Order: sequence, then structure tokens, then C-alpha cells
Amino acid sequence: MKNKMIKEYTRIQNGLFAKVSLENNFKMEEILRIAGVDIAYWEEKGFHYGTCCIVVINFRTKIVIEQSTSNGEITVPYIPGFLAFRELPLVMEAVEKLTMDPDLYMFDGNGYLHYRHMGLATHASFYLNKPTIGVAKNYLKIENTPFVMPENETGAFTDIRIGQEIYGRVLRTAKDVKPIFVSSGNWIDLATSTEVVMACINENSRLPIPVRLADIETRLARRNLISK
DNA sequence: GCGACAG
DNA sequence: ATCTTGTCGC
Repeated sequence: MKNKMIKEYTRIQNGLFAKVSLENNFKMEEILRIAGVDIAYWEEKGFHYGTCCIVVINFRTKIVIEQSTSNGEITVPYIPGFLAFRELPLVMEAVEKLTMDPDLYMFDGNGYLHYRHMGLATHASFYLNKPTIGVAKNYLKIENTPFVMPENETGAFTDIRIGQEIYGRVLRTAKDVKPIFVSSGNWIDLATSTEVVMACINENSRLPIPVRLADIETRLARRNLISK
């Protein structure tokens, strides 16, 4: 038996508590479709808008099999540590437009790597009821704990831990690129999260394919929504 | 007032 | 996140 991972009860919203699991509730062979989620923002006449794109790929072939978009006014401000409250409305709207049910979701943001263990990827999992992974491009410092830069080699990583608890991982997805910050969202462990992320890296980007494609689609969608 | 700050 | 040209480096 491997170490029993920590399970925590964390308050995610006024009186609402949720249990986060850092154990896989699936087998790797069952992961066939992976969704990448991202949002792009813009401002018009003092109003803030956003467009969310979800791109689903076949985990084996890495081919895009479906995508959906949602857009609308964004009324919740960005507050470090509360990103989910700002992004979830559009995310869920786009999720409902999908015809297929992805086996796993990857987010542009943190999961367990968060001072309440409740980053976007983790918070979203309770609405998706699917395993999620958090992939952030920058580090949101926790308890004044800096991260250790991993070696400059593909796959090199260092873990971000406080006390005996590992929050997330600084992962160098390729040589000579900025590392990314990977963490479990829910129902998946950090080792598996890392494995899935690395399996989604190609020579075109330091970000895993699903998130990278969602990022690209999101900008294209915005271009068409704004007459610029 | 100053610094921090996922997206 | 977004606003943006040139420019340093391979």
C-alpha cells in the first residue's frame, strides 16, 4: 500500500464545505478524452466581457474531437485566491454545450496549490464531477513560501511543500522554457497529474495541448466578438 | 503609503 | 488577464 494521501475538508464558499481527494478515482486506461479550459477577457465602454473555450482532445491521438464556447459580461472582479468565482459561470456554460463527457479537465490556474487548497481546478471539480488538474503559468505564493527552480531539463521538477504537505509541483515541461505549476484539482494524485501533463506536451508549447489549444481558441473567439 | 497579485 | 515595438539571443 502506498501512503494514504491527505484528504481535507475545506470551506469553498459561505458555509459550503467540500472534500478534496488526492487519490485517483480512475484507471489511466479510462482516460480517453481530456478537456482544456481557458478564458480571454476584454473591456468595452466600461463593461468587462469574457469568452470561455473548452477544447477536448483524444488523449491517445491528441486530436481535437470537440470544442465549445460561451461568452458574456464578467461582473466578479479578479481577486487573487478567488479566481473560481470569476471564471466558473462562463466555464459551466461552455461545459453544458459539450455533447460528450470528458474524462478529465485541465485548467489554466491552480488546483490544490492554493492557500485553501481550493484553486480554480479544484473548485470546478465539484460542479464537473470529474478529475481535474491545475496548470498555472505563474506562481501564486502561499504562506510566503518561495518555490525552488527545477533543473533545466525536460521533466525536471521540484515540489512546493509546507511542512509535510505537498501542495503542488514546479514542472519544467521542456528544456530552456519557463516551468509551469502543476497541482491536483481533485480525484487525482500529483504523480498522475504530472504524468498526464507531460504526455500532453509537444514541441510547440511548454503548456499541455488541451490548455494551449483552449488558449488559442479563446483569442480567436474574442477577435470575432469584438469588431477590432 | 507600499507591495503583492493564478487569471 | 490585457495594453504593445522593438529587440536580444539562438
